[in-house]
Amino acid sequence: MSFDKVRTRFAPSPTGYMHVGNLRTALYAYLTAKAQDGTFILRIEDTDQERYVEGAVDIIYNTLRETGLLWDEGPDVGGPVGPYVQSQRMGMFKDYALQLVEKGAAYYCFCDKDRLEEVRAVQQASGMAPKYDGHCRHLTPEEIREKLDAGVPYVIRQKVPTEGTVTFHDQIFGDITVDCADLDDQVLIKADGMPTYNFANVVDDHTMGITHVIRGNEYLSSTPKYNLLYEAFGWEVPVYIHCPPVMKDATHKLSKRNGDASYEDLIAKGYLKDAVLNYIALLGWSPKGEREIFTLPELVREWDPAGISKSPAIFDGQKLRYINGEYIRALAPEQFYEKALPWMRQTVKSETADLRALAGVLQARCEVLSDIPEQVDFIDAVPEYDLSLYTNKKMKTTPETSLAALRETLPILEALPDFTAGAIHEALFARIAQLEVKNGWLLFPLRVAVSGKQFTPGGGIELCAILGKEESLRRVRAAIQKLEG
RNA sequence: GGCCCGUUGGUCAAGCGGUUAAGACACCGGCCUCUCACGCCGGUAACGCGGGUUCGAUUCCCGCACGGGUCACCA
Repeated sequence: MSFDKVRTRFAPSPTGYMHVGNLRTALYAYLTAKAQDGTFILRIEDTDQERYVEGAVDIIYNTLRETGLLWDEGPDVGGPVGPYVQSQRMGMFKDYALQLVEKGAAYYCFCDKDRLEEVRAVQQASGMAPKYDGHCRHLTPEEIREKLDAGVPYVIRQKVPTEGTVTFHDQIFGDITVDCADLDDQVLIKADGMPTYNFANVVDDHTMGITHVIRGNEYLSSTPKYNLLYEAFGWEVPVYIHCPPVMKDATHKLSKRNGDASYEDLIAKGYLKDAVLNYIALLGWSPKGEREIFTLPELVREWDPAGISKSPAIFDGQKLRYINGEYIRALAPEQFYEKALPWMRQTVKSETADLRALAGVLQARCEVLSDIPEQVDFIDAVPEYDLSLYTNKKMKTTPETSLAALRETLPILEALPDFTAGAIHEALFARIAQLEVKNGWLLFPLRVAVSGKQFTPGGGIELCAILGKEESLRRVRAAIQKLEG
């Protein structure tokens, strides 16, 4: 099968949640394909039954779908080079391994685990790097035949040249050369006949026509062995793009063990999917210009793998918050209202409060939706507060002036037939002009009176409109009483 | 320990031999304003260390230090 378009794949193991680092790898693979009008492929690498986690495949599907990283070929949608689930591809690997044996690039190994452990122990004791000692490299065809016929368990190992070097090119790290002597004769086919990950990966990538391999740089050190395999088969080596890891701090990779690094957690915490995607795109990659806010299609247009950095990037929750805030503010009011509603409802049970208006004052004041509940916790009832809240130096208010101000305000509010923010504003500001006082002299006490707080989303006027006439008047009267002591 | 990779402000990062070393987040100050926030304006803050190469190194080379990765019949 040959293709002329760029083909990339995301090949996760269904072993649990999708953390931000995984998602980023998927994003980069997607972008690398789409930037060149190529094909993005999803392959599930589920050959490790030990670590298999129920439901993990669905998490992968859902996350990719939600974020818009739609795959062109994959387990569910099929494609020309299926199957796309590794466990369903098991038949072919041994034949490929046998081809390598014929070419002299691999060999049967009959060593048992005891012997291997022994060899390793000796090597480590003498300070050497643990490595297969090549015991079975030079078995004669007769010896091999004999053991095979006798049913001795065996594996197939890669025959790495004993001398010379291997050089491969990575788009980010450049040329990397290692001594063959440092490479182990890794197992290709296990005793149970199944391929090891390293072998399956190479064969799968080739048979699926993958042109660009995007993966974490923990694979950098096994890439020379992959290269040798490609060369032995006579296959074209793909373009390698190894991405540095996403870190939790300077010395630890991101793990969703403790913290909120998984995509699902972030969404549950009130982050917007587009914001998360935008942020992780920037984590370890920088666009050409100075713009930072991009939609997925815009990222596709901007994408250049050359912008991927070589060094690890620490996940910065503050920056994510900022970007999320940008996305929240860019939402149409109605969209924001819909997203904010469940969060407002966590603390607001009131049926009379104007939640659309509340959302209106909230939109510029929350960076993450989870900021909302505690910001609106005074809507249902005024919390206990101290009279000292009425003292504000800048507003030139004290409990005494506040009492006077509220006495001014109450009748005006009572007389208003139309209790909208605009009408309240007009009436109150007219009075402020007559009184020749600072806006805050009249308005600050009103806010405290209806909210029991000094800092609120929106001003006193807006809060009154949100609470409604009846509730506002009740609160103002209660405040007057409280101030009268 | 061997091998591989990395190292610019607190964080993300631009830079690719000559720059006043961008920009963003965070932080600080100011403006706006009935508070807070948004917005706008301004500010503090960085090339890990030591040798070379060069007229000139953040940029190239070599050491060192620190950090990471990898050394499985796991993926």
